[in-house]
Amino acid sequence: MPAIREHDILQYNLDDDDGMPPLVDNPNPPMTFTFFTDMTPITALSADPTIPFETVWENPVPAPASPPEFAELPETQVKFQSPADRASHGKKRDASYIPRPPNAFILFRSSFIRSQQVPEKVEGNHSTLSKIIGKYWKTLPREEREVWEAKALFAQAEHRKRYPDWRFRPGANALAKVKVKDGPQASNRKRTTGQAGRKVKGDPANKKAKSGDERCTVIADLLVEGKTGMDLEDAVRRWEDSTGRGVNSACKDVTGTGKEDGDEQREVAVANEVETQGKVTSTTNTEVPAIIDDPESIRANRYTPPPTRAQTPDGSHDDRFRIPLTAMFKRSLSAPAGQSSLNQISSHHRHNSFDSVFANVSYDIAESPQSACILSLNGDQTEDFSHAVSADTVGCLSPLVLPSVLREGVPARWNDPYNLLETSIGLPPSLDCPGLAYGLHTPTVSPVEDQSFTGYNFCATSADFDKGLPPSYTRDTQNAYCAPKNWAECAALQEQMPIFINEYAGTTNFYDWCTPHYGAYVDGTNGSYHFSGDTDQFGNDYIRVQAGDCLPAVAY
DNA sequence: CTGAATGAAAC
DNA sequence: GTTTCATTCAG
Repeated sequence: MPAIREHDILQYNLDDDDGMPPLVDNPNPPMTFTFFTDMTPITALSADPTIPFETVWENPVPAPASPPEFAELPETQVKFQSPADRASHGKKRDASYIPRPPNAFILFRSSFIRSQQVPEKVEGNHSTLSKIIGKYWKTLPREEREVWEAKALFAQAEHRKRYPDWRFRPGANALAKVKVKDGPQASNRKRTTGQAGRKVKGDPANKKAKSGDERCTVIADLLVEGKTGMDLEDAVRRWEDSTGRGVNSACKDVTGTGKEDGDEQREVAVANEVETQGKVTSTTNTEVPAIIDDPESIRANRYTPPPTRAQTPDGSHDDRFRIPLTAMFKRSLSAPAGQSSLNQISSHHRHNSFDSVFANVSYDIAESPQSACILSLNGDQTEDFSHAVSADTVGCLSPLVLPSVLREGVPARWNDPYNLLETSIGLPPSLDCPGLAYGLHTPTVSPVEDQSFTGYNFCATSADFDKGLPPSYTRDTQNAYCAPKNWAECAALQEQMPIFINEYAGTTNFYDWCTPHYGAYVDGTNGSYHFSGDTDQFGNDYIRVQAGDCLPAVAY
């Protein structure tokens, strides 16, 4: 039975301002996405039972001043820490305490902090950094933000797999809560609450905070412009000089200058202008590493915002984030998945390891043929997604992100949207979670330039990806890049797996999807994930999907 | 322990 | 609608 029909595909509304390239009719050359079966695992689950959760989520980032030799980049990792691990910082937790899975912003923040985009000299206070990161977060292009949401979904899935019985119990887990009972003071503790407690722009009572907010906004805007490290430091310094701000006035409470938000962009512009002027003189400064001014190096190592990237929003709603990816997969994390009530499109049994993470995956296409199966992330067209796919079941899905064309030679960045998963530590061979394969790409080939290329390989680990292509890599080298362990095997068990097609920096928005059964398929024999532009090896028709679509893959 | 951010989930 | 808690660590 078809899992996907062409008419089900929802088209992107390109009227948005997300900077996505215009859709064109199948500009891609045929390509094949291949999974290898003997892969390096993507997730590290500690074999030590005393460690509740230890997962590497992402790849970090080279310090701004790091040389562009990926093989030399430090292997930094963001991971869930056991309570013991963070005994030195933060709250003391019982050894058995199970922390919540991080949300997208928390993951982003962690990565941001780790990447050291903002030098300590610019801002070392984490509260202030949170402000800056929050502002920067709001400027993230939808595609990029979706990646972090996908990571959060992954974290949820992992968390759920590891702690199937865990349940979020506000106030019940923290040891600190015990003290609350003793004194009313703690319970009366003033705090910002939910939406209501957050700062409201224009509120006179927040005037002071607002003025302190200015520097954060400036820094965030500079980050949006791509400035990091020394560049950022210099730009901030110039801004401070040009505006009379004291060093490290930060976003903390400072004596306001009375400037309104409208002045901020101007001030940033001033800072940039000053910087530009300064650069002229700095060319003779031997202190400045040449690499800093090398456009190629900059492109390679730093985030380069899209041309349309906006500065920090002024608070008015931004429709880029109308429909978060997480909404598509929303479900109760803590409650064990119950019996699916939905219309099953298949009677496939689900009894293997897939269940642990993707329990009760089903798609309600029988009753919502027009909207099910393929969900556009475009807000205008996903209003009824809640009944297109069961909200009760989609939360345990793991999106497989299919990257689009990547420019040859462009290395991973700290916030590379493609670089969804990263691990440099070995996975127990017992890892049997095939669905947790976020598609990663090999950055070495360009199908645009090489029409004959058919080897976009998905790799389960980006450890190598982080460092560039392994020396031994060839398209057919299974040991270099491979699919998640047992991916093909599990797929062969006729499981369904959702495919989320992400598009970020590619030159095209279209993928042609071979669907022998109106679903993506996996060749259980060799683990190949077929993805070609014309017709598949069986002569089946293909359907067209596009970035942002989410569809189930039906393995057979 | 608190602050800061955003967001998920529970009240 | 409100509250807690995920991350992080200086203060």
